[in-house]
Amino acid sequence: MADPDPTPQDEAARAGWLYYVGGLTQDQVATELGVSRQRAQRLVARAMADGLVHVRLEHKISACLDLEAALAKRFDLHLARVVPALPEGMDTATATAPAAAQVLERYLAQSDPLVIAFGTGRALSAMAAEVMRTPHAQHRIVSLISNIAPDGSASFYDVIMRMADKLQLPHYPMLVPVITDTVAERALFNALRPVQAVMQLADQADVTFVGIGQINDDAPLYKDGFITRAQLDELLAAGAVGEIVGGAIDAQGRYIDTPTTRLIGSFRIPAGRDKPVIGIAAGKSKLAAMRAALTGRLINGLVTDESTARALLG
Amino acid sequence: MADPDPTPQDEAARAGWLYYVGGLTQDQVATELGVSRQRAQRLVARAMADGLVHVRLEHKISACLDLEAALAKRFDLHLARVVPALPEGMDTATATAPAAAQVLERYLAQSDPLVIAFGTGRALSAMAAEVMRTPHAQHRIVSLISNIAPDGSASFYDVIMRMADKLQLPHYPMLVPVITDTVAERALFNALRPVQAVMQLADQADVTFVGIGQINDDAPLYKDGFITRAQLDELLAAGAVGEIVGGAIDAQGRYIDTPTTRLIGSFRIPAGRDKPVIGIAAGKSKLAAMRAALTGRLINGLVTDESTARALLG
DNA sequence: CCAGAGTTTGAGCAAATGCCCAACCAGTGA
DNA sequence: TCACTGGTTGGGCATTTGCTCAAACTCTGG
Repeated sequence: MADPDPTPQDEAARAGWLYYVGGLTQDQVATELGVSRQRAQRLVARAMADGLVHVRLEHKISACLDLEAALAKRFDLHLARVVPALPEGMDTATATAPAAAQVLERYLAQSDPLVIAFGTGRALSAMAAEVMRTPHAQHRIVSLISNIAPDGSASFYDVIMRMADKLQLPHYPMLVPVITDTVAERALFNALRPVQAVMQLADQADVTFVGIGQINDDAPLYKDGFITRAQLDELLAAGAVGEIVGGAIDAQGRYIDTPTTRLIGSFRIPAGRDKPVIGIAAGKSKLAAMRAALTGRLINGLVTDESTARALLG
Repeated sequence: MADPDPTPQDEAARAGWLYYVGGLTQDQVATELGVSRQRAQRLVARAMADGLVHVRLEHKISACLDLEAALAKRFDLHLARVVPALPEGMDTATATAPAAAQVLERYLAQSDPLVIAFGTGRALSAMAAEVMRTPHAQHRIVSLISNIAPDGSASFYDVIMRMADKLQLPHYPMLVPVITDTVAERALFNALRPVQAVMQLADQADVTFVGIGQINDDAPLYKDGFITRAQLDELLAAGAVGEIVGGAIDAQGRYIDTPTTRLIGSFRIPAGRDKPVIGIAAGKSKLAAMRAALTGRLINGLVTDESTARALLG
């Protein structure tokens, strides 16, 4: 019974197994593993924190189903997914994450190799955490936008790396910084061979997952230090209400063009794509941006929550 | 906020969502839903009991991985899956179920249509409960053995119906009773057109899932009233140690032939099949039967638990 | 309108859980 | 060797959860 050296994660997994699958109490888990009750509790908590444990709900609440149908019809979407709302002010990313992960997994399960493109942001990051193994085909995953700020620092949400790590797939990170200092510098990056390869791959992606950013005082682009206050103001003045993988859009979902937008180094998603482009976003603050992205047909699939769905329709 | 008529199951799902995905306490769930704490607790419990909530572990414990490799090598298996053992005497079916469901889901995700065959029993039944809906291709599912006792009553574990119901797939139940009264009666059944269709389908199944039954005083076949004490004794006397979809086998995994076995109305799985035949079983009492099935090459895939795996290898 | 069976409800309570804190332990640098 | 820092351990306690039980409620048949 005495394993020589069960790694800490192994122990956590075992504790989590006994607790969640076996339905033992933490006391029983402790006895079984020969550790104290507290340690068992910590192992179980750790299994959860490390993302070893995944919880999903099977049943679709009819109210949500109705909203999905309504969204799909209203905005002519390939796919609409609505999850029950968490109480006001709760983290919306964790709410959408399991549903988004499920959508992604459906593509991952496809047997012919796909190119799958990802944006960044909290929603995508949460999705990455929720995705489960799929030992299948050789898909390729490509990033539409880097997470490198102009000062060279990286923001947290490195979606593509987390994803590649988890799924063991060949991946193509975006090399161009989110925003460069001059147009010339950006052109320099774009001329690079590997950058062109990534852009080309992004262009032919079989399915694309993006977050949707609001452009206002809480704009992620600004909060995370990618653009300055002045640049934010410039975008606002030009009528920007939202942003998709860095591309600022107005209320009609048209890309806007200002000195700042010309410095952005991400792949620009074309309007009205045939292939699925799935937006993952929820929350009051993102409403205007989401409406814009939907009307501009920049996305043709949506994962959101109940209250956001209602607001979009009402 | 006030939905007109949320079905009871909707409410349960919503409560489960808030509790498990949202991480709220039952008190908060109660407030959110506008019900008493007790009702919230009951809804959450119900969501679990109704199988709406699915919990899975991502991490593979290295000890189990080692056992999988060893099993695959020793018995030349296509697939071996070993889950951590639950403490002595705990229900083994619930332990293997999530892993088995995951294996099945992998096949379900395949895009070209498959024929999937199922046996019966507690292990398969538990697996059925754990499977999550995969909205994909038009597979067909076929039953290898009915659950009808000679007196016309059905045992609980109606795997194929549960599965078909859950996955919305066309299904082909086995019509022949598990055991008939006379050989002539059995022949009568087998001559029926639909029966022959089912048998043929079973024969060409792309993947087969079966439980493994022990033949001893606790034999499921006997316990569930399919065979009499006299018939059990007859099988034992003929050297039976186990049974796969009703077919009694000796310690070497060869089908045995007695008056009783000639009355059995199930599909007989041939030895040494190429296509995957996955056995799902665990527990001390099943050891001899499992060893027999493995050595006789009646199965070429196995889902079991840690202690059983160790015992099989040791 | 009422009696009765079966179900649902909420109060109360015991068990289980999460978390804080002080004690302890291992490794490091003086 | 010793003091110190960072991390781990288990005791104790507040919160949360599961469960029992009696009361209330609903549905049915007289």
